[in-house]
Amino acid sequence: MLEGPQALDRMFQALSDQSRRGMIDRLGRGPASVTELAQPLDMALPTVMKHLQVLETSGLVQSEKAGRVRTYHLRKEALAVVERWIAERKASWNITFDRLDLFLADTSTETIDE
Amino acid sequence: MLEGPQALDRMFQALSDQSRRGMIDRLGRGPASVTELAQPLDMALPTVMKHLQVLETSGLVQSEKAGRVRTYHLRKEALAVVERWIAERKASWNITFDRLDLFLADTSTETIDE
DNA sequence: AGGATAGTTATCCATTTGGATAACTATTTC
DNA sequence: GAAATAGTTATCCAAATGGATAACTATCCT
Repeated sequence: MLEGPQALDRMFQALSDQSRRGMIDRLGRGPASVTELAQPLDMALPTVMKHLQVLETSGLVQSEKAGRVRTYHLRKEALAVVERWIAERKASWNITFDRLDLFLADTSTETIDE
Repeated sequence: MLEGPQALDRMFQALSDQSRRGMIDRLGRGPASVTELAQPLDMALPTVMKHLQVLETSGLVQSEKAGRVRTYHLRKEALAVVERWIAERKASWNITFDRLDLFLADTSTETIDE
């Protein structure tokens, strides 16, 4: 997985796009072809493919080609890298998961005007 | 916080840079001025400021200016947005936190050559 | 007041990113 | 074998990103 800072860079980068997160959610319900992944996305196919390449490079997703169909599936474990990063920070700051959730409930209505 | 997809976009984007994650770690140990944040970073000041703007726009960080010093501090709760996103996915996929950690332990030595 | 300190603004620049089209290759399918 | 299907490659383009320098403003400090 090429651990190290760049792995996190690419992982967070991959997650920073709504369309890509959408693809992740779709793949969470099972493997899918390029066309299937593209279908809800109002985007040209080559554009979809670029997103898929970003996801695959990050390690979040993997694909194999059979005949003319390339099938993508999620590498669910990959998200653990991010989870671990967050867990480490939360541990070193002194926030418990529970307190964090409580705080979140209180502040979830805050707004940054933009 | 301008919830919605774009909030996550900006959050993940903010986290996708090593220098910015370094600033977050520094701020985890307490508030700091622009110069203090810049000091370990081998980067021109204006560049550091851009990173800080990205962090502040994402909501991960906040700053106030007193005299000529602008002091940044972490908004630790902000990371909960990301945590929640991950937690939701893990819940809908059927991975338990424990299994995920175990899997991670097994696969942490994998490498993508690059 | 004058110098040092802390940050800010304005540009500039190369690279990356997210999008598109056009044209092409490989498989099925009829 | 011809047409439809699935994906790929090659370009192109505008905007965003990550970096720099130069020049400036606003506070301290003596």
